[in-house]
Amino acid sequence: MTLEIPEVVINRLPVYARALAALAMDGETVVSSQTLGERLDVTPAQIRKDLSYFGRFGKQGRGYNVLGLLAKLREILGLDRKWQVALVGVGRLGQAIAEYGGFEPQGFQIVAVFDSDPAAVGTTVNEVVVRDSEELDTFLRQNPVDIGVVAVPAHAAQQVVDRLVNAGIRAILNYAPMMPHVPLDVAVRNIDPVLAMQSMTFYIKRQDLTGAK
Amino acid sequence: MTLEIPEVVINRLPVYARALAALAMDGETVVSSQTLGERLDVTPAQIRKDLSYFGRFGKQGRGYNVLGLLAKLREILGLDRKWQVALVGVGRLGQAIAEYGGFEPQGFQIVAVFDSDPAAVGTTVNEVVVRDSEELDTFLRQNPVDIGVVAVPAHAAQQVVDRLVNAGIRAILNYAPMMPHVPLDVAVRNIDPVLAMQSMTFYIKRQDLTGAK
DNA sequence: TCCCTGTTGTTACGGATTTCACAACCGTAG
DNA sequence: CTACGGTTGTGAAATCCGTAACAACAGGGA
Ligand SMILES: NC(=O)c1ccc[n+]([C@@H]2O[C@H](COP(=O)([O-])OP(=O)(O)OC[C@H]3O[C@@H](n4cnc5c(N)ncnc54)[C@H](O)[C@@H]3O)[C@@H](O)[C@H]2O)c1
Ligand SMILES: NC(=O)c1ccc[n+]([C@@H]2O[C@H](COP(=O)([O-])OP(=O)(O)OC[C@H]3O[C@@H](n4cnc5c(N)ncnc54)[C@H](O)[C@@H]3O)[C@@H](O)[C@H]2O)c1
Repeated sequence: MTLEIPEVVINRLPVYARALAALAMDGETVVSSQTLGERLDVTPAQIRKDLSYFGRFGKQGRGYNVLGLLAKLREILGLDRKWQVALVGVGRLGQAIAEYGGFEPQGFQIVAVFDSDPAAVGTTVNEVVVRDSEELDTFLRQNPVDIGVVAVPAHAAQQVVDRLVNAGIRAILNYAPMMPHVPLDVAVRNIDPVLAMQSMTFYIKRQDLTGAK
Repeated sequence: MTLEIPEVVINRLPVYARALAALAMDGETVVSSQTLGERLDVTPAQIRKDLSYFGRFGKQGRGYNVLGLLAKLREILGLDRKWQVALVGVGRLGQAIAEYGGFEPQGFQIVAVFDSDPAAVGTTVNEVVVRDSEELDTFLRQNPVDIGVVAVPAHAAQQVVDRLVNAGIRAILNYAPMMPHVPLDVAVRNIDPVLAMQSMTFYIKRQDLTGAK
């Protein structure tokens, strides 16, 4: 019944939601797919098509109610509630993540932090006690956590991912430079600035050859 | 002549390259698309098709020479040379980026760092002096920089991007939570953990409804 | 009331990407 | 020197996704 929704579409929804939130801040009450598209470099048709997977949210001749559509998108994405996050690895990056103020306002709460280094265990990052990663399984089985964030060295990442998955977590944000293996029903997103750069070089190398100005 | 190559293909090449480097480290000398695909969760056909855009690198019956293919990919992507990187914004995130040891070994050298805060200007991060972002244009016109990394607050990001672009930079790695506007000939990659999480919630919310064990 | 402007929701089309399937080929063993 | 298991490179088929186009409609003004 629920037509299968392409993952690319799902990935664009949060982008729309963020833009709508910004428009709302600016005091805009309605927006057309045209206007929204210009802001995001997306064609209006794309936006309308994406939204049509979920229902009819606009009004002909006027566009979309900013707050109304935002609420709908948040509902669709499940952003109308809080999500519990566990962070594994409190090295340099892990600390930066724990202290980043961008998650909380969006409903992502880091409720647990783990590390294997005895020197780190027991310390506090952003008001959360660092637990021994041996306790990961026990803790996660007793406390509801929705998303796991992996910030350990690459060689330890698969093991950490496996533990998270075994503990029942079905969404993982991975910062380690490797592609984790997970079951089909577990969502993974990789954050990898090096890969991002390495794909851009192809294009700037190319332009040099093509002989720009 | 050079058949247009899909961007998705380009984005996968660095992943292949990294896996090949890992295989080389393990002492493997040849690898089949099958084996490589298992490691990366990519179908063998996909790998072969991707590579076929650039030439014929394998041997029937054996597979690919690990070092040979790695060298080819690095050449294709332009990773066989060093790239100069400029970082704008040395707040918490900017410092973490400057100190991250993962760029240098891949040939990405942060050669300049900028910030608008007078308190930050003149200080040193990872042995590089922080310059006033007013000097951005002057500096970039005199020193060759290939890639710009944006780590400033969202409200300042478009302005920074514009400056980088005007200074001739054609590749931008953006950490600010917004979608920068750039000319067609400028490559952009956005790093945004919040968006990543916000798309995963759709799937884990869904599973809850479907009623998993 | 009727017409005009603006914008949606949707269907149909076409292009892009992935998958399939197999002929061609390599190296080895007999 | 032939046969065989293994694997590539690649067209053709299948699937996925984005774009175009337009009927339907909302609101406002004459
Ligand atoms: N994607 C990015 O933007 C980005 C940026 C920086 C670093 N990284 C990657 O993130 C990871 C961490 O980087 P870092 O600079 O913080 O490294 P780090 O060495 O400073 O920190 C790693 C932490 O993980 C802990 N750890 C190791 N094995 C563990 C295990 N099995 N269980 C729990 N904790 C464990 C260590 O004790 C340490 O505290 C690395 O893989 C690095 O490549 C990614
Ligand atoms: N993608 C991620 O993983 C991630 C993580 C953390 C933060 N962020 C984002 O990165 C950005 C920086 O985060 P932060 O925590 O470092 O913030 P911050 O406030 O600590 O640092 C921002 C820095 O940018 C400087 N700056 C401001 N305007 C500038 C301008 N016009 N030119 C040059 N420099 C300017 C400020 O002086 C400051 O030093 C924010 O947009 C934040 O949302 C992204």
